[in-house]
Amino acid sequence: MKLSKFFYTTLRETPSDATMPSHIFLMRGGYIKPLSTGIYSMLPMGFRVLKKIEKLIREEMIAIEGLEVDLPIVQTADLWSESGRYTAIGEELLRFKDRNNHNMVLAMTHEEAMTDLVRYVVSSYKQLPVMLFQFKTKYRDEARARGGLIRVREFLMKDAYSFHTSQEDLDKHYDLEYKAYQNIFRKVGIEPVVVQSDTGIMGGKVAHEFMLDTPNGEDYLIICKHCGYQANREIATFKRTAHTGNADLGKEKVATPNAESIDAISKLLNVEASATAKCVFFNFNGKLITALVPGNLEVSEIKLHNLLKAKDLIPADNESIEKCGMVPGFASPIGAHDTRVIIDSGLEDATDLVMGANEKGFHFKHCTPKRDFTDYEVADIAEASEGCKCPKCGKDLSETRGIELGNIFKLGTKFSSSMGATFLTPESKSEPIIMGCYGIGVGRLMASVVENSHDDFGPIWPKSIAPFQVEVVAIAKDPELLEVADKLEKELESAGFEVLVDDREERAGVKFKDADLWGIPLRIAVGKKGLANGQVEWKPRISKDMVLVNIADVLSKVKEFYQA
RNA sequence: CGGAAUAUAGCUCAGUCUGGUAGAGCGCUUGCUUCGGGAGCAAGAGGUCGUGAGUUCGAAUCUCGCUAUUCCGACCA
Repeated sequence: MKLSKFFYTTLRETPSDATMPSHIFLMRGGYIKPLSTGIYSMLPMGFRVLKKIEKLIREEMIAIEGLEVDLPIVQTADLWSESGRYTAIGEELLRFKDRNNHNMVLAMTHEEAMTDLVRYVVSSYKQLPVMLFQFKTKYRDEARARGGLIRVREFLMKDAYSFHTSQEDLDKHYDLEYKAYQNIFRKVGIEPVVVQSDTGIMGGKVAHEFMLDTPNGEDYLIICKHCGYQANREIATFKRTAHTGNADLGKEKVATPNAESIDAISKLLNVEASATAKCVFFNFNGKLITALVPGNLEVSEIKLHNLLKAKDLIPADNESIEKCGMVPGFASPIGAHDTRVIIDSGLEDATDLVMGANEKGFHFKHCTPKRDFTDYEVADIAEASEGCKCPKCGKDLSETRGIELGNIFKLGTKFSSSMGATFLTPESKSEPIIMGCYGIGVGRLMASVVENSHDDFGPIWPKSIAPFQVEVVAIAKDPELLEVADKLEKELESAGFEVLVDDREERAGVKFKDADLWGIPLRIAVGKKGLANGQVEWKPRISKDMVLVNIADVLSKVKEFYQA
């Protein structure tokens, strides 16, 4: 491919709205072009990378006996009502009406459509197991798109769904998917951090997320460097050490004017934050939820959400807190009424705590939940953070950030039960199909590779997914140089390599800068000096320096380069 | 959905406070000179200053509404 015939653009300056390296370089290199918030066009350079990633993923899916299909993105509301998600999902699901006034949606994922397809085809255990996958555009009406391709509204996703007759069979396939994912990410140079994750509104029991460990990530991960425990902060657990003091002291009211925060109260009374209890309130189904965690920790809304099986969990207003006998800023369950009290397991055996006296300007000292609380539940509702103790080995946990590259879920029968996707067992018994689902965001992976592999000048694409394999740069418009470049192009292309030839009338500096932005693994520069000796310049994108090689040796060296 | 900011040439931005005929650099076109890491000179093309109202003799500039975009947070199969 001659650059003079290619459709491309490069930007000399960083677009003002780009902050992450992947966003900057994908824009500057002319891979993508924004059309609206979180909606991007792919230029040929970007499309080539995307297709390479797609091919690589497809190979791994086929290797575990996946069958490729293609399902619609425009779907009926009826289909989504069958699973209950038409109402369960919020505004992220884009709804609209067609000309016949039918309620329609743009698919944000394809569990319903896949389940519908499988119930149409499958009736017997003899037809199972089966795994179907596709590469398909999804639309999610994200509240906030960000970071170039990292979080977008419209995006290409590989989504796979497996269907089984037993949990054991699902478990077996799940492991295969797990390994296939490892292969995929390693092939693009990423060593993923695999964490246990929240199953959210997907239902199901077990789920893992494959994350890229990066400071630019939007998810928070809790990892144990000692034993390997890894979980998304949303669901990460940790070992509690309950605060204990003199359990014999009776509770004592003390004046604490203006000390409405944990910080203020611990300073005023000279106690550790962990020796206090933090009260957080939510409205759920018309009732007030009082959540209590050790003062040094935060309430995990996701954990609480899952515990209550809540669709909506709304922070409570002061009025409803007061109605239940508590005073915001000085609140505790002591003396409260008409509220469901949930205390974190870290408080269960705690003694001698400071907490609100439900009277403005006063706290109680020496509180002990087991003695002073009347009606309460104990649960894991505190959010894990840096320095908490590992639930497995008890050592310090660390916190890091990650970008979610892909996830795998054991769905179970959530969709098959609600949608009537059943099969007959050998005993002629009708049972719901057991399902799993497995996703990878293709565009996000493309951006993540850049996050993971770039220098100050541009992306450094792994050989597996680079837009081209070799870039031949003719340094000057000298016809003799162009002729050599053309010859190299033909020679390499006929050997099956993808070659980009920079035949523009540009100065060397411009061509080299652009080459860096395109990040092609191998750059071969044809210059006057080298040519005099029958040589060209050989420079892998990852190395700083170039070496001279004989023109006659180029093909064999390229072959060697791509075999290594 | 809360908080903040921005919107002027293809890109990056100045001009707005203090109202008076639209600016720079880069990019683009043409010519000459250069030619190994984003060259120089010269001549050009290119903008209803996001949008709608208002104030004013006069609005990119002041006022109000709207829209779009970005950042922080909430949300996120």
